[in-house]
Amino acid sequence: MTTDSEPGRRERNKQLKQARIFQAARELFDRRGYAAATTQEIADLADVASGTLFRYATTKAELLLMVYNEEYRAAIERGIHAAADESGAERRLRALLGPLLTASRTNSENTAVYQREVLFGDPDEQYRAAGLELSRQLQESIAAILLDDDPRVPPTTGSEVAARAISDILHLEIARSGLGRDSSEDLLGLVFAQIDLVVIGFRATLSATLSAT
Amino acid sequence: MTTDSEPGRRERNKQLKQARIFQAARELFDRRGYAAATTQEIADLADVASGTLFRYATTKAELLLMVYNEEYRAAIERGIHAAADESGAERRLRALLGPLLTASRTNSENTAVYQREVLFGDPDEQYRAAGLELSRQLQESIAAILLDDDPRVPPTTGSEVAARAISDILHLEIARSGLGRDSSEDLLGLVFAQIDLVVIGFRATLSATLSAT
DNA sequence: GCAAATAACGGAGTACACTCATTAATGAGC
DNA sequence: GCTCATTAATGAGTGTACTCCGTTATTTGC
Repeated sequence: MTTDSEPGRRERNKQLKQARIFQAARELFDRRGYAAATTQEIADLADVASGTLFRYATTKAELLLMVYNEEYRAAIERGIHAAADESGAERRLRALLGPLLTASRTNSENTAVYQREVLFGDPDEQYRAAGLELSRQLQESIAAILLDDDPRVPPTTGSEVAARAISDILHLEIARSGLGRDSSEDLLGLVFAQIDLVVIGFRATLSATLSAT
Repeated sequence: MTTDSEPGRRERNKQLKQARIFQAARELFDRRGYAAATTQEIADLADVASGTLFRYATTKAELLLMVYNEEYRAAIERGIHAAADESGAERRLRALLGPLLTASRTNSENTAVYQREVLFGDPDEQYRAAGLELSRQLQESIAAILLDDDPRVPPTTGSEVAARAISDILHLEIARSGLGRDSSEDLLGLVFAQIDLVVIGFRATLSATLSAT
């Protein structure tokens, strides 16, 4: 009886293993990149059998999502806080997305794979679902900023449409920058040039709708 | 001497094999879907050894791109023609993209894999390069429509930025619809709602730029 | 404490995309 | 037509993600 309601040895062991696997995956993906790191190596480093590894993550891709969800969750949270201190949709969006875009520039290969897997993998797998939830949250924050922007706000005026467009642009441009296409490599400029268009379009649409009633 | 400049037996045999492989890949991808079709089956149906298959397409994904590039090339061509008969950016874009979006609704799994592979695979592989070229062409057509739209046209006014945003939206929304997310399933409506925002944003930006000078 | 039930582990086994050393076919020079 | 160089075809082999089921550890009921 160390302290109160014990989780039981079994549960504790599971959590320890989970932690070891997380660390091992992070380490090897960072050091050698997603493709080069084998699940066997990760299992070895985590000191579990390969079969065990797959009880904690159903797929190699799930391991990557497990690791990077944490990075991105943190980046998005920072962005949400930063956005709260700004005003004007453009400035707030820059504050919101800045941390995420910065985080996306480290370890380009893994960034691209992350996007690929979140977008295209089985959405029922645990960590992929978590990644999608992050994306959904971000999209909501974007929609909120768009609505806030205009004081004449009648809620639900297609802000979700604009937010979705922005989210799509984000996902793909981050992926492309990770893949090393785009000679220029000015991810920030490229992304915001596109986003601003959507924002302006949203505003114009909103004005038109309002003056029509 | 059947007729003029013979291609030689070797070349003819290669083309025959290429054709058999194309057919076999098409057939099996259509019948069983990308994931379920094995390269061995395709090789068998094409009546070549598995090793030979990979001399004609370096990758299983390349086989898919090989097949579907043709579908999409045709759809885009139809779209370009249809757009020529319309006026107004919104109408022309609907005409341009309609055939592509319609084609994307058959065989959803393969559609999603196609998008995944064009976007994320090695751009130096033969058929992927061809797929990217198609996407680039479509993007150009979009940019051209945007510029044409406004008679006060000073060329190169960020129409590429808008076209790129639209292209990103297209790629992702087509992919998502192939993946069967989005309960609604109104691909056309979803896509054009987003595209129209970008178009309006582009116009507004253009007007602002023009009146500033 | 012991037995039975349940959950987690392990690691050999499987499936499948892709490779590579060997063999066969083709065409050029004579 | 024969020889030789070049190119293509072959299929057994390889690497790796993932599975499966017998074994082991933990918990529960008595």
